[in-house]
Amino acid sequence: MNKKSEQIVLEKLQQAEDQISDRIADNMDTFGVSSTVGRLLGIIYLNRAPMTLDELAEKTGMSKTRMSQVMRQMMALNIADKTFVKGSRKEYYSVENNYVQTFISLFTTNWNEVVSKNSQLARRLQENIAQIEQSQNERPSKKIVEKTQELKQELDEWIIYYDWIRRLVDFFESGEILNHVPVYPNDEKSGPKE
Amino acid sequence: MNKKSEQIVLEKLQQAEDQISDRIADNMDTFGVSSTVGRLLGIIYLNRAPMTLDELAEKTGMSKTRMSQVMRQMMALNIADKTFVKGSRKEYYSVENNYVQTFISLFTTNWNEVVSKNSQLARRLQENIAQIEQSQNERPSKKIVEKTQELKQELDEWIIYYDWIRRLVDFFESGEILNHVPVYPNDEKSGPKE
DNA sequence: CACTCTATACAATAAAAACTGTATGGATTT
DNA sequence: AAATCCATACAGTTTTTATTGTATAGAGTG
Repeated sequence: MNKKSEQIVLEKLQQAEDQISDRIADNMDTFGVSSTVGRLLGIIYLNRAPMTLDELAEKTGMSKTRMSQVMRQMMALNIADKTFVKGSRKEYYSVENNYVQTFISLFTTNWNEVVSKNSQLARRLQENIAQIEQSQNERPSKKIVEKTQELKQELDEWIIYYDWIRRLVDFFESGEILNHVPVYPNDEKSGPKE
Repeated sequence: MNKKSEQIVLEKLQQAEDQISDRIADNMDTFGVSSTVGRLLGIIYLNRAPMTLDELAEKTGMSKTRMSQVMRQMMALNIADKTFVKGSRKEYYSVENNYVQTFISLFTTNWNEVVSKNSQLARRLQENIAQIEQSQNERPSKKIVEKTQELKQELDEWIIYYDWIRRLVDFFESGEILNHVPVYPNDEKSGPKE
Protein backbone atom coordinates (compact mmCIF):
# COMPACT_ATOMS: atom_id res chain seq x y z
CA MET A 1 0.00 0.00 0.00
CA ASN A 2 2.91 2.32 0.66
CA LYS A 3 4.24 1.81 -2.81
CA LYS A 4 0.82 2.10 -4.30
CA SER A 5 -0.13 5.33 -2.60
CA GLU A 6 3.19 6.83 -3.59
CA GLN A 7 2.33 5.98 -7.16
CA ILE A 8 -0.99 7.72 -6.83
CA VAL A 9 0.56 10.88 -5.42
CA LEU A 10 3.14 10.99 -8.19
CA GLU A 11 0.40 10.66 -10.73
CA LYS A 12 -1.45 13.53 -9.15
CA LEU A 13 1.65 15.68 -9.34
CA GLN A 14 2.14 14.81 -12.99
CA GLN A 15 -1.47 15.59 -13.63
CA ALA A 16 -1.08 19.02 -12.09
CA GLU A 17 1.88 19.71 -14.32
CA ASP A 18 -0.07 18.62 -17.36
CA GLN A 19 -2.86 20.97 -16.42
CA ILE A 20 -0.41 23.84 -16.42
CA SER A 21 0.78 22.84 -19.89
CA ASP A 22 -2.78 22.65 -21.12
CA ARG A 23 -3.56 26.09 -19.81
CA ILE A 24 -0.51 27.57 -21.47
CA ALA A 25 -1.58 25.92 -24.71
CA ASP A 26 -5.05 27.35 -24.39
CA ASN A 27 -3.80 30.84 -23.75
CA MET A 28 -1.97 30.84 -27.05
CA ASP A 29 -5.26 31.51 -28.81
CA THR A 30 -5.01 34.99 -27.44
CA PHE A 31 -1.87 35.44 -29.50
CA GLY A 32 -3.63 34.03 -32.52
CA VAL A 33 -1.41 30.98 -32.85
CA SER A 34 -2.23 27.29 -32.73
CA SER A 35 -2.51 25.75 -29.32
CA THR A 36 0.17 23.26 -30.25
CA VAL A 37 2.64 26.11 -30.13
CA GLY A 38 1.68 26.64 -26.52
CA ARG A 39 1.81 22.95 -25.76
CA LEU A 40 5.38 22.62 -27.02
CA LEU A 41 6.36 25.80 -25.25
CA GLY A 42 5.04 24.38 -21.99
CA ILE A 43 6.66 21.00 -22.48
CA ILE A 44 10.10 22.33 -23.28
CA TYR A 45 9.85 24.90 -20.53
CA LEU A 46 8.87 22.38 -17.89
CA ASN A 47 11.52 20.00 -19.13
CA ARG A 48 14.12 22.62 -18.26
CA ALA A 49 16.44 21.35 -20.98
CA PRO A 50 16.47 21.47 -24.78
CA MET A 51 14.54 18.74 -26.57
CA THR A 52 14.58 17.01 -29.94
CA LEU A 53 11.74 16.60 -32.38
CA ASP A 54 11.55 12.92 -31.50
CA GLU A 55 11.27 13.63 -27.81
CA LEU A 56 8.53 16.13 -28.46
CA ALA A 57 6.67 13.71 -30.71
CA GLU A 58 6.96 11.08 -28.02
CA LYS A 59 5.71 13.41 -25.30
CA THR A 60 2.79 14.81 -27.28
CA GLY A 61 1.86 11.68 -29.19
CA MET A 62 1.93 13.73 -32.37
CA SER A 63 3.84 13.15 -35.55
CA LYS A 64 7.41 14.28 -35.95
CA THR A 65 6.42 16.22 -39.03
CA ARG A 66 4.07 18.33 -37.02
CA MET A 67 6.73 18.94 -34.41
CA SER A 68 9.01 20.18 -37.12
CA GLN A 69 6.37 22.55 -38.46
CA VAL A 70 5.53 23.98 -35.09
CA MET A 71 9.11 24.46 -33.97
CA ARG A 72 9.75 26.34 -37.17
CA GLN A 73 6.83 28.58 -36.49
CA MET A 74 8.08 29.16 -32.97
CA MET A 75 11.47 30.17 -34.24
CA ALA A 76 9.82 32.63 -36.60
CA LEU A 77 7.97 34.01 -33.61
CA ASN A 78 11.25 34.38 -31.72
CA ILE A 79 10.19 32.18 -28.88
CA ALA A 80 12.43 29.18 -29.57
CA ASP A 81 15.98 28.51 -30.68
CA LYS A 82 18.10 25.67 -31.91
CA THR A 83 20.76 24.67 -29.45
CA PHE A 84 23.87 22.84 -30.52
CA VAL A 85 24.55 19.66 -28.62
CA LYS A 86 27.93 18.09 -29.11
CA GLY A 87 27.98 14.54 -30.36
CA SER A 88 24.42 14.44 -31.58
CA ARG A 89 23.15 14.78 -35.07
CA LYS A 90 19.73 15.82 -33.89
CA GLU A 91 18.66 19.37 -33.47
CA TYR A 92 17.83 20.46 -29.96
CA TYR A 93 15.27 23.15 -29.36
CA SER A 94 15.16 25.41 -26.36
CA VAL A 95 12.76 28.11 -25.28
CA GLU A 96 13.10 31.30 -23.32
CA ASN A 97 12.85 30.24 -19.69
CA ASN A 98 11.03 33.36 -18.66
CA TYR A 99 7.33 33.67 -19.30
CA VAL A 100 7.33 37.45 -19.30
CA GLN A 101 10.10 37.58 -21.86
CA THR A 102 8.18 35.11 -24.01
CA PHE A 103 5.11 37.28 -23.83
CA ILE A 104 7.14 40.29 -24.92
CA SER A 105 8.71 38.39 -27.80
CA LEU A 106 5.38 37.21 -29.10
CA PHE A 107 3.83 40.60 -28.71
CA THR A 108 6.59 42.44 -30.49
CA THR A 109 7.03 39.93 -33.29
CA ASN A 110 3.34 39.84 -34.09
CA TRP A 111 2.76 43.55 -34.02
CA ASN A 112 5.95 44.43 -35.81
CA GLU A 113 4.71 42.37 -38.70
CA VAL A 114 1.39 44.16 -38.67
CA VAL A 115 3.04 47.57 -38.56
CA SER A 116 5.27 46.73 -41.45
CA LYS A 117 2.42 45.58 -43.67
CA ASN A 118 0.43 48.66 -42.82
CA SER A 119 3.18 51.14 -43.42
CA GLN A 120 3.62 49.82 -46.91
CA LEU A 121 -0.03 50.19 -47.76
CA ALA A 122 -0.25 53.60 -46.12
CA ARG A 123 2.65 54.89 -48.19
CA ARG A 124 1.13 53.53 -51.35
CA LEU A 125 -2.25 55.08 -50.66
CA GLN A 126 -0.73 58.43 -49.89
CA GLU A 127 0.99 58.40 -53.23
CA ASN A 128 -2.28 57.53 -54.92
CA ILE A 129 -4.02 60.43 -53.29
CA ALA A 130 -1.28 62.86 -54.20
CA GLN A 131 -1.58 61.70 -57.77
CA ILE A 132 -5.32 62.12 -57.83
CA GLU A 133 -5.07 65.58 -56.36
CA GLN A 134 -2.60 66.63 -58.99
CA SER A 135 -4.64 65.28 -61.84
CA GLN A 136 -7.60 67.29 -60.57
CA ASN A 137 -5.74 70.56 -60.53
CA GLU A 138 -7.70 72.47 -63.12
CA ARG A 139 -11.38 72.13 -62.37
CA PRO A 140 -11.92 70.09 -59.22
CA SER A 141 -15.30 68.38 -59.06
CA LYS A 142 -16.90 69.03 -55.71
CA LYS A 143 -17.71 65.39 -55.09
CA ILE A 144 -14.18 64.30 -55.72
CA VAL A 145 -12.67 66.97 -53.54
CA GLU A 146 -15.00 65.94 -50.76
CA LYS A 147 -14.26 62.25 -51.04
CA THR A 148 -10.57 62.90 -51.26
CA GLN A 149 -10.62 64.97 -48.12
CA GLU A 150 -12.51 62.21 -46.37
CA LEU A 151 -10.04 59.58 -47.44
CA LYS A 152 -7.13 61.76 -46.44
CA GLN A 153 -8.56 62.15 -43.00
CA GLU A 154 -9.15 58.44 -42.63
CA LEU A 155 -5.65 57.73 -43.78
CA ASP A 156 -4.23 60.22 -41.32
CA GLU A 157 -6.08 58.64 -38.42
CA TRP A 158 -4.91 55.30 -39.55
CA ILE A 159 -1.30 56.36 -39.79
CA ILE A 160 -1.43 57.86 -36.33
CA TYR A 161 -2.77 54.58 -35.00
CA TYR A 162 -0.07 52.45 -36.52
CA ASP A 163 2.58 54.89 -35.45
CA TRP A 164 1.25 54.45 -31.95
CA ILE A 165 1.52 50.68 -32.24
CA ARG A 166 5.04 51.05 -33.53
CA ARG A 167 6.00 53.08 -30.50
CA LEU A 168 4.12 50.67 -28.27
CA VAL A 169 6.16 47.79 -29.67
CA ASP A 170 9.33 49.76 -28.98
CA PHE A 171 8.17 50.32 -25.46
CA PHE A 172 7.93 46.57 -24.98
CA GLU A 173 10.91 45.58 -27.04
CA SER A 174 13.24 47.92 -25.19
CA GLY A 175 12.10 46.55 -21.86
CA GLU A 176 10.88 50.00 -20.86
CA ILE A 177 7.52 48.47 -20.01
CA LEU A 178 9.18 46.58 -17.17
CA ASN A 179 10.11 49.84 -15.51
CA HIS A 180 6.45 50.72 -15.28
CA VAL A 181 4.96 47.28 -14.86
CA PRO A 182 7.71 45.44 -13.03
CA VAL A 183 7.72 41.68 -12.75
CA TYR A 184 8.22 41.94 -9.00
CA PRO A 185 6.11 44.85 -7.82
CA ASN A 186 7.77 45.05 -4.38
CA ASP A 187 11.13 45.75 -5.98
CA GLU A 188 12.47 49.22 -6.17
CA LYS A 189 11.91 49.98 -9.83
CA SER A 190 14.84 48.71 -11.83
CA GLY A 191 16.76 51.92 -12.29
CA PRO A 192 15.15 55.31 -11.93
CA LYS A 193 15.20 56.82 -15.39
CA GLU A 194 15.80 60.49 -16.08
CA MET B 1 -15.15 62.24 -71.00
CA ASN B 2 -15.36 64.59 -68.06
CA LYS B 3 -18.10 62.51 -66.46
CA LYS B 4 -16.31 59.32 -67.21
CA SER B 5 -12.97 60.31 -65.73
CA GLU B 6 -14.75 61.52 -62.63
CA GLN B 7 -16.30 58.09 -62.30
CA ILE B 8 -12.89 56.49 -62.53
CA VAL B 9 -11.41 58.72 -59.86
CA LEU B 10 -14.30 58.03 -57.51
CA GLU B 11 -13.81 54.33 -58.03
CA LYS B 12 -10.16 54.66 -57.19
CA LEU B 13 -11.02 56.45 -53.98
CA GLN B 14 -13.52 53.76 -53.03
CA GLN B 15 -10.93 51.13 -53.79
CA ALA B 16 -8.46 52.82 -51.47
CA GLU B 17 -11.02 52.83 -48.71
CA ASP B 18 -11.72 49.15 -49.26
CA GLN B 19 -8.04 48.39 -49.00
CA ILE B 20 -7.96 50.03 -45.60
CA SER B 21 -10.91 47.88 -44.50
CA ASP B 22 -9.20 44.77 -45.77
CA ARG B 23 -6.04 45.58 -43.88
CA ILE B 24 -7.93 46.17 -40.66
CA ALA B 25 -9.63 42.83 -41.17
CA ASP B 26 -6.34 41.08 -41.74
CA ASN B 27 -4.78 42.56 -38.64
CA MET B 28 -7.46 41.02 -36.50
CA ASP B 29 -5.67 37.68 -36.69
CA THR B 30 -3.13 39.17 -34.37
CA PHE B 31 -5.85 39.46 -31.77
CA GLY B 32 -6.87 35.90 -32.41
CA VAL B 33 -10.31 36.74 -33.76
CA SER B 34 -11.91 36.09 -37.11
CA SER B 35 -11.14 38.56 -39.85
CA THR B 36 -14.84 39.23 -40.25
CA VAL B 37 -14.72 40.99 -36.91
CA GLY B 38 -12.19 43.35 -38.40
CA ARG B 39 -14.17 43.76 -41.56
CA LEU B 40 -17.31 44.83 -39.72
CA LEU B 41 -15.28 47.07 -37.47
CA GLY B 42 -13.82 48.81 -40.50
CA ILE B 43 -17.15 49.12 -42.26
CA ILE B 44 -19.00 50.61 -39.33
CA TYR B 45 -16.08 52.86 -38.50
CA LEU B 46 -15.78 54.22 -42.02
CA ASN B 47 -19.53 54.62 -42.22
CA ARG B 48 -19.31 57.05 -39.31
CA ALA B 49 -22.80 56.13 -38.19
CA PRO B 50 -24.42 53.10 -36.52
CA MET B 51 -25.55 50.31 -38.83
CA THR B 52 -28.09 47.49 -38.81
CA LEU B 53 -27.51 43.83 -39.44
CA ASP B 54 -29.23 44.14 -42.79
CA GLU B 55 -27.00 47.00 -43.86
CA LEU B 56 -23.95 45.03 -42.86
CA ALA B 57 -25.14 41.95 -44.70
CA GLU B 58 -25.77 44.09 -47.75
CA LYS B 59 -22.35 45.70 -47.57
CA THR B 60 -20.41 42.48 -46.98
CA GLY B 61 -22.50 40.16 -49.09
CA MET B 62 -22.69 37.80 -46.14
CA SER B 63 -25.70 36.32 -44.44
CA LYS B 64 -27.57 38.22 -41.76
CA THR B 65 -27.09 35.28 -39.44
CA ARG B 66 -23.37 35.68 -39.65
CA MET B 67 -23.63 39.40 -39.03
CA SER B 68 -25.58 38.65 -35.91
CA GLN B 69 -22.98 36.16 -34.70
CA VAL B 70 -20.09 38.51 -35.29
CA MET B 71 -21.71 41.57 -33.75
CA ARG B 72 -22.41 39.52 -30.67
CA GLN B 73 -18.79 38.50 -30.46
CA MET B 74 -17.76 42.12 -30.88
CA MET B 75 -19.98 43.18 -28.04
CA ALA B 76 -18.44 40.49 -25.86
CA LEU B 77 -15.06 41.90 -26.82
CA ASN B 78 -16.22 45.36 -25.82
CA ILE B 79 -15.57 46.88 -29.19
CA ALA B 80 -19.18 47.42 -30.28
CA ASP B 81 -22.43 48.60 -28.76
CA LYS B 82 -26.09 48.64 -29.56
CA THR B 83 -27.40 52.11 -30.16
CA PHE B 84 -31.04 52.95 -29.77
CA VAL B 85 -32.59 54.64 -32.76
CA LYS B 86 -36.00 56.13 -32.30
CA GLY B 87 -38.71 54.91 -34.61
CA SER B 88 -36.90 51.80 -35.79
CA ARG B 89 -37.41 48.25 -34.66
CA LYS B 90 -33.98 47.27 -35.85
CA GLU B 91 -30.94 47.24 -33.67
CA TYR B 92 -28.20 49.65 -34.61
CA TYR B 93 -24.61 48.84 -33.86
CA SER B 94 -21.86 51.35 -33.34
CA VAL B 95 -18.15 51.01 -32.72
CA GLU B 96 -15.57 53.01 -30.83
CA ASN B 97 -14.43 55.69 -33.25
CA ASN B 98 -10.88 55.64 -32.00
CA TYR B 99 -8.50 52.95 -33.15
CA VAL B 100 -6.23 53.19 -30.14
CA GLN B 101 -9.14 52.82 -27.78
CA THR B 102 -10.30 49.79 -29.73
CA PHE B 103 -6.87 48.24 -29.45
CA ILE B 104 -6.91 48.78 -25.71
CA SER B 105 -10.38 47.29 -25.36
CA LEU B 106 -9.45 44.18 -27.27
CA PHE B 107 -6.22 43.78 -25.43
CA THR B 108 -7.74 44.14 -21.99
CA THR B 109 -10.79 42.00 -22.67
CA ASN B 110 -8.75 39.15 -24.09
CA TRP B 111 -6.12 39.11 -21.42
CA ASN B 112 -8.52 39.64 -18.59
CA GLU B 113 -10.22 36.46 -19.63
CA VAL B 114 -6.94 34.60 -19.69
CA VAL B 115 -5.96 35.90 -16.28
CA SER B 116 -9.26 34.88 -14.80
CA LYS B 117 -9.06 31.32 -16.10
CA ASN B 118 -5.52 30.98 -14.87
CA SER B 119 -6.16 32.31 -11.42
CA GLN B 120 -8.82 29.70 -10.92
CA LEU B 121 -6.53 26.86 -11.90
CA ALA B 122 -3.62 28.27 -9.90
CA ARG B 123 -5.73 28.41 -6.76
CA ARG B 124 -6.96 24.90 -7.29
CA LEU B 125 -3.48 23.52 -7.85
CA GLN B 126 -2.16 25.25 -4.75
CA GLU B 127 -4.86 23.59 -2.71
CA ASN B 128 -3.95 20.23 -4.22
CA ILE B 129 -0.33 20.67 -3.32
CA ALA B 130 -1.13 21.69 0.21
CA GLN B 131 -3.25 18.58 0.53
CA ILE B 132 -0.54 16.34 -0.79
CA GLU B 133 2.01 17.86 1.54
CA GLN B 134 -0.22 17.28 4.51
CA SER B 135 -0.96 13.69 3.62
CA GLN B 136 2.77 13.04 3.42
CA ASN B 137 3.47 14.35 6.86
CA GLU B 138 4.70 11.17 8.48
CA ARG B 139 7.30 9.59 6.23
CA PRO B 140 7.89 11.72 3.18
CA SER B 141 9.24 9.76 0.22
CA LYS B 142 12.21 11.52 -1.26
CA LYS B 143 10.89 11.33 -4.78
CA ILE B 144 7.61 12.86 -3.82
CA VAL B 145 9.18 15.66 -1.84
CA GLU B 146 11.39 16.46 -4.79
CA LYS B 147 8.58 16.47 -7.31
CA THR B 148 6.40 18.51 -5.03
CA GLN B 149 9.07 21.12 -4.64
CA GLU B 150 9.50 21.24 -8.38
CA LEU B 151 5.82 21.71 -8.98
CA LYS B 152 5.62 24.38 -6.31
CA GLN B 153 8.37 26.32 -7.98
CA GLU B 154 6.72 26.05 -11.39
CA LEU B 155 3.46 27.16 -9.94
CA ASP B 156 5.12 30.14 -8.28
CA GLU B 157 6.72 31.26 -11.53
CA TRP B 158 3.46 30.84 -13.25
CA ILE B 159 1.57 32.89 -10.70
CA ILE B 160 4.12 35.67 -10.92
CA TYR B 161 3.66 35.72 -14.69
CA TYR B 162 -0.07 35.99 -14.57
CA ASP B 163 0.09 38.59 -11.89
CA TRP B 164 2.31 40.58 -14.22
CA ILE B 165 -0.25 40.25 -16.98
CA ARG B 166 -2.94 41.36 -14.61
CA ARG B 167 -1.01 44.48 -13.78
CA LEU B 168 -0.20 44.98 -17.44
CA VAL B 169 -3.89 44.89 -18.26
CA ASP B 170 -4.52 47.48 -15.54
CA PHE B 171 -1.82 49.63 -17.04
CA PHE B 172 -3.70 49.62 -20.34
CA GLU B 173 -7.20 49.70 -18.97
CA SER B 174 -6.52 52.73 -16.79
CA GLY B 175 -5.07 54.62 -19.73
CA GLU B 176 -1.76 54.91 -17.92
CA ILE B 177 -0.06 53.47 -20.98
CA LEU B 178 -1.03 56.62 -22.89
CA ASN B 179 1.06 58.70 -20.55
CA HIS B 180 4.13 56.75 -21.59
CA VAL B 181 3.22 55.97 -25.17
CA PRO B 182 1.12 58.96 -26.13
CA VAL B 183 -1.00 58.95 -29.22
CA TYR B 184 0.50 62.26 -30.32
CA PRO B 185 4.16 62.12 -29.44
CA ASN B 186 4.76 65.83 -29.99
CA ASP B 187 2.27 66.71 -27.32
CA GLU B 188 3.39 67.60 -23.87
CA LYS B 189 2.64 64.35 -22.08
CA SER B 190 -0.94 64.45 -20.92
CA GLY B 191 -0.37 65.40 -17.33
CA PRO B 192 3.12 65.23 -15.86
CA LYS B 193 2.92 62.66 -13.11
CA GLU B 194 5.23 62.88 -10.13
C1' DC C 1 31.65 6.41 -51.87
C1' DA C 2 28.10 3.67 -49.58
C1' DC C 3 25.46 3.96 -45.35
C1' DT C 4 22.79 6.09 -41.86
C1' DC C 5 20.35 9.43 -39.67
C1' DT C 6 17.81 13.61 -39.70
C1' DA C 7 14.63 17.32 -41.01
C1' DT C 8 11.27 18.59 -43.99
C1' DA C 9 8.58 18.90 -48.71
C1' DC C 10 4.55 17.39 -50.41
C1' DA C 11 0.16 15.26 -50.84
C1' DA C 12 -3.59 13.37 -48.37
C1' DT C 13 -6.80 13.19 -44.30
C1' DA C 14 -8.98 14.78 -40.14
C1' DA C 15 -10.60 18.36 -37.31
C1' DA C 16 -12.13 22.88 -36.49
C1' DA C 17 -13.92 27.20 -37.75
C1' DA C 18 -16.46 30.15 -40.68
C1' DC C 19 -20.53 30.69 -42.83
C1' DT C 20 -25.52 29.79 -44.60
C1' DG C 21 -30.71 28.83 -44.75
C1' DT C 22 -34.70 27.74 -42.46
C1' DA C 23 -37.42 27.82 -38.47
C1' DT C 24 -38.93 29.99 -34.25
C1' DG C 25 -40.01 32.92 -30.54
C1' DG C 26 -40.58 37.36 -28.80
C1' DA C 27 -41.44 41.95 -29.45
C1' DT C 28 -44.32 45.72 -31.71
C1' DT C 29 -47.95 47.33 -34.48
C1' DT C 30 -52.67 47.20 -36.19
C1' DA D 1 -55.34 38.68 -30.90
C1' DA D 2 -53.73 38.53 -35.68
C1' DA D 3 -50.10 40.23 -38.51
C1' DT D 4 -45.51 41.85 -39.05
C1' DC D 5 -40.83 42.42 -38.23
C1' DC D 6 -36.68 41.22 -36.19
C1' DA D 7 -32.76 38.64 -34.04
C1' DT D 8 -31.05 34.39 -33.33
C1' DA D 9 -31.09 29.03 -32.34
C1' DC D 10 -30.05 25.22 -34.68
C1' DA D 11 -28.57 22.06 -38.09
C1' DG D 12 -26.16 21.63 -42.15
C1' DT D 13 -22.44 23.06 -45.63
C1' DT D 14 -18.23 25.07 -47.07
C1' DT D 15 -13.76 26.66 -46.21
C1' DT D 16 -9.69 26.78 -43.64
C1' DT D 17 -6.41 24.98 -40.54
C1' DA D 18 -4.21 21.28 -38.14
C1' DT D 19 -2.23 16.96 -38.54
C1' DT D 20 -0.34 12.69 -40.59
C1' DG D 21 2.46 9.35 -43.65
C1' DT D 22 5.50 8.73 -47.20
C1' DA D 23 9.25 10.19 -49.89
C1' DT D 24 13.49 12.69 -50.39
C1' DA D 25 17.49 15.48 -50.01
C1' DG D 26 21.34 16.69 -47.42
C1' DA D 27 24.68 16.22 -43.84
C1' DG D 28 27.63 13.33 -41.14
C1' DT D 29 30.09 8.83 -40.58
C1' DG D 30 32.78 4.86 -41.60
